Amino acid sequence: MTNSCLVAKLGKFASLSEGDSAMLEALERDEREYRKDQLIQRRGNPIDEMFVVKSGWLTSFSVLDDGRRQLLRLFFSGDIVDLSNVALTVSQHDIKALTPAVLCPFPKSGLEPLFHSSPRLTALLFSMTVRENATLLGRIRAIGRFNAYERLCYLILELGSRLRLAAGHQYAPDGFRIPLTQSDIADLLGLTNVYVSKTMSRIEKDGLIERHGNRIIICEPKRMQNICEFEDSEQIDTSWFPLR
Amino acid sequence: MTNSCLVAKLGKFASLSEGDSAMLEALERDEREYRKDQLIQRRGNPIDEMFVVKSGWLTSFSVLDDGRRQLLRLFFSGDIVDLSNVALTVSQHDIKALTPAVLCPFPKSGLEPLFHSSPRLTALLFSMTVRENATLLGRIRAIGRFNAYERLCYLILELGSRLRLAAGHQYAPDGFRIPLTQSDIADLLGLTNVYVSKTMSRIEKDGLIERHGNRIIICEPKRMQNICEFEDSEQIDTSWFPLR
DNA sequence: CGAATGCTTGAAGCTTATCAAAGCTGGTGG
DNA sequence: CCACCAGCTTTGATAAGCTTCAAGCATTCG
Repeated sequence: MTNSCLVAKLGKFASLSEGDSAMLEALERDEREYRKDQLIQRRGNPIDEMFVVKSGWLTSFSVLDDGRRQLLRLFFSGDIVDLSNVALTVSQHDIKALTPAVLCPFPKSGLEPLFHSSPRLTALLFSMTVRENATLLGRIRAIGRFNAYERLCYLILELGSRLRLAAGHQYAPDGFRIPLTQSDIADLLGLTNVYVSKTMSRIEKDGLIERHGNRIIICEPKRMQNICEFEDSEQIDTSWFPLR
Repeated sequence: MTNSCLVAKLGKFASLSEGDSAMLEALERDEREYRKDQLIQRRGNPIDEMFVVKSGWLTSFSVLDDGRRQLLRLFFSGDIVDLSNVALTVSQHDIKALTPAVLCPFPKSGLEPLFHSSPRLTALLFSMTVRENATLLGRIRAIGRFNAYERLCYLILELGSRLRLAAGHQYAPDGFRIPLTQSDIADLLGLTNVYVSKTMSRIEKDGLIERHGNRIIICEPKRMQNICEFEDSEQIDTSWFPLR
């Protein structure tokens, strides 16, 4: 049994050899702790390291000159922050901790051995990236064409799905905790905190969810899935992967 | 000199060996022609092949039950359609030709030799994917937090940038042609065709662009870049790439 | 206990959507 | 070569959804 978050996550999608696991574990050799709200990466700074998330929630976001803010993505256990940076020399956006977090920093060159000696693991990493890509397309659809009610349903289902996957496909009867303020949610979905509040109340009144603090229970997953045409696609196609 | 669109595009970002070029060329062995508006892939269908775009414009899009539509991405020369599908067994969205197009189909397994025998080329392909990802994040920011005026400026600059890259970094004094209707543009940006029309007129009246049919000339790139905080990041970081 | 932060609720205003009709343009056939 | 047609664009009027502003309430934390 490993305590590597990457192995835990990637292992859900494809079998990993001893060597593959060892390479992933190497990326998590160091640990660094961050407190809530601590800035992890600043826009415009050179990118010299990336991170594996061991615990906690992070977000990358972009702030416009006049203060408008857009949250771009959420990272948690087993995610690599920010793999998008692998192609860049300078960070495009800010990243901060939404909760206390433990990260494992590694240099960009840490990926080189992986690309060099395990085509199969590389294909897996590639597929994960492409899959995140599909998640972003879903968000574009939601922000571009959904009203506030639909967007919130979508976000709740998406987070529920990701958290269930991280927790090993279990449905949690007591729901899940979302460490986001309503302003954060607004900035994720292109809304305002005020309207998020009003719309969440409506969703709750309609019996789709229950709220207890920032813990959410999804009461009517089917109805919610219909509302925002949400489909859970958790598996990836490994059929074309190199054998090793 | 090759006539491979992939080699032409990828070669702009990193040097390619003979072998690498040959592998890319192999993906373009077959050609298939599509007429304008022809459907190339249908949502829900199994994914058995992907395509290199030789010429023409394509779009992937999602249609909701009530007819609302969101264009997700545009593909043109040298792009792989739809690399996002590599991780999936079933297509998540529809893809169609916006203009007459020539595509080179190849099976998903066509990627296997590439992953197997060229870590360097794989790293490049990975970086391209991650870079597209950054483009999507830019669109999320635009749709989530920009008003219609800003969104349109953003789209025009983004297309200008991509087309200049495809054309070898040349500024075209006579602008560029965008084979999109205003309804298409609206569906890309989360607006309506009517409002796109009104806002485009305003952008033109303000002297930022000139329009001649669907050809656009960017008159004041600097001012437009300020309006939507657009930054052109065309290069990728190859410093960590495996040597071969 | 007080201060800070976040949530809720209400009222007014603005951006964008919707509906409708007229103008334009490019392609086709006579 | 002109006339027509279909699809696209433009323009105007009205309406909806969301934002902004503002005040009160709840919860947490030192």
